[in-house]
Amino acid sequence: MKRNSRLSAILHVILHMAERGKAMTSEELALCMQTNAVVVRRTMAGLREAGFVTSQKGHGGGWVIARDLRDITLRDMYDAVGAPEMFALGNRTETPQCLVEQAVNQALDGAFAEAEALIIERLGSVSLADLAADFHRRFAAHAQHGNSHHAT
Amino acid sequence: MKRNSRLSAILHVILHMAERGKAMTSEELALCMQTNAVVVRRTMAGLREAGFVTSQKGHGGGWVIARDLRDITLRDMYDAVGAPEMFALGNRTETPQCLVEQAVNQALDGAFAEAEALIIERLGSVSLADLAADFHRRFAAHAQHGNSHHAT
DNA sequence: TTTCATGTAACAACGTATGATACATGAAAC
DNA sequence: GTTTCATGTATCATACGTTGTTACATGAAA
Repeated sequence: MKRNSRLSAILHVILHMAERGKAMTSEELALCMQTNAVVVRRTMAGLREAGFVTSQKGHGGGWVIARDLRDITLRDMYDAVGAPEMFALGNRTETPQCLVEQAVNQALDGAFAEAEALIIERLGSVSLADLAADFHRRFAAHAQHGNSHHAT
Repeated sequence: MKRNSRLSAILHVILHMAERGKAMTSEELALCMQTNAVVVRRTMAGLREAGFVTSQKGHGGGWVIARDLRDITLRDMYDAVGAPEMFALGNRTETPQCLVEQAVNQALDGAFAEAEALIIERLGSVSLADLAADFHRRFAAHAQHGNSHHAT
């Protein structure tokens, strides 16, 4: 099944923006992500509406982070990209007449709901600042081994 | 995203088979599931290979459950349908060069892996007999309210 | 007024799940 | 033995969501 990678993509993008520290254009971000500028704008739209980033048209324009990274959690990002359906597995029929299927759905829904709550909770407990710190650790370790590129 | 409903479907089917108590043809099962007999055979193939059901060609043939329902868990069924990918969310790149993306992937993978383990554990703790019992409770409650059909 | 950048609609490409058709194989009934 | 019923399986059709691309409008700075 084709998996939705917007959350992954947007986290990647916003951390790059944080490293850069000044406005970045959709074109630049698209280059980071090996994708298209329009795709970047489309995905970033949610973050802009939620107030996590701002965008500016014209010369010197582009995208800027509007909040402290410590105040943005992965859950915020998940919500900002539209809180897409988390599971690839689903019920055959959502509101079945069949009592057999009702029993099946309840059993599966229970398991999935619990797991979703767990994920949401975990995403809520990690801030972008935490992720950035993790990256800096990796970068330091990487540099020690003689390799210094961290682009894309 | 289009969700994979094979686990849901196969549970529905096998509980109907348990209720019936004798061989059921793919055609009959397809009717229960409002789908096609070929789809039923395709999905049941995994269960047959795993030894949970047997199939017989010719007159009086069809599908029969080969084990005690108490000895089959929902996890067995999940594995038997090929243990399909559970999550609709995924990483943009699975083994990225970019250190930023490595940090992102690890954060997301951790959350998802934990949730997947939780689901697997829950599926393993529920047997088909449990599901059947749940259905019987529903059926009894339903019958009390004057409605007696439970088909499909 | 030109250039740069976002905003957005519309369409194409691709992958996966599911449905449908066709035909081969095997087992029971007659 | 031939007919009928049923599975086994390959192949194609359909539907749908994600992602990529093109085109054009809008707004801001040079």
